[in-house]
Amino acid sequence: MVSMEMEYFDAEKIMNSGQVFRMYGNDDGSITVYSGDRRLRLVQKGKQVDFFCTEKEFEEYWKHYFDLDRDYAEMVRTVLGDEAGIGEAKKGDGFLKAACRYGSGIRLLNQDIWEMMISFIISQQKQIPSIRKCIEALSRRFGENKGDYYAFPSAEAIASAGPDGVKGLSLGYRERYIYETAVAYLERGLPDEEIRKMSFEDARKYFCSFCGIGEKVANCICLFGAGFIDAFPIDVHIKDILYREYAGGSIPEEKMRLCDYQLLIEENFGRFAGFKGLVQQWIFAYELVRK
DNA sequence: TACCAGGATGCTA
DNA sequence: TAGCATCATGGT
Repeated sequence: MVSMEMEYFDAEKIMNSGQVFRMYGNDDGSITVYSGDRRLRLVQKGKQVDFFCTEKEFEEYWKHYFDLDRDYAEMVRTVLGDEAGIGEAKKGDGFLKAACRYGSGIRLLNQDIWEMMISFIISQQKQIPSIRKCIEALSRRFGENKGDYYAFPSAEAIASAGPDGVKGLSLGYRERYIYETAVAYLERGLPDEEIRKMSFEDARKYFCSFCGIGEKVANCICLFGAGFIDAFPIDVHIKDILYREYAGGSIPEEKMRLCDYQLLIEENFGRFAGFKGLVQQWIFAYELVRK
């Protein structure tokens, strides 16, 4: 077991932040997280966090997974400021400050990139509980049996089952995307470490070259798997927030285009270059609990 | 019943 | 290049 005292770490909020779909609360208050073919149980009481794994496994995988080497205190301070409240958030931006206070324990996870590709292909036009169910079902069918749980399926397992292999899992029109991406990943998929060394732009282009991955999904993979924490996925919730909190009613909502939302992001969050994606995650998670 | 969900694709003008 | 219809399925 590895025990740590941590500021800016809230396992429950990470679990419910919409970036991870295989993280579950247990009846005893502990939390279990699955990533690729690994599994970890952890217990958090206040700042005290116990990770139930060997020190070797923690150092090799979970420490980076939870992004523990990054200084989150500095990013929170930049937005909230000191105790006098003089932060970089625009004067009057109560929404951002409230979102930051709510989400300051959220970490941007460095998840398995292949798992992120398939998970966020599934995520399109689906609600989060439904995404979880689909990923569970996919893992049960194609994932390696690890005794009392299933690993996330490999590209080989999905591709070798053929185009009809993914039927019957409530995936709908995403079936073709998943199968074709699995086949393409076998042919030209790159190791995670190679992708993490790319520029943000190159990584986005690489992800968008797979069937079923567009700008939004590519940004999610970049942010939640590849460590590009300036990525800013724009989904329906983010559009709602941007229009309601920042557009000032200048344009009717149905006239808003993607470039209008991008402009709002630049105007209101551009000065947080270096961790814009964390700001995105704060406001997204805050919006989820307010609804 | 009608509408919506952490959207992407392919066709049309 | 931009705008639009279409794509399954489950949940509210």
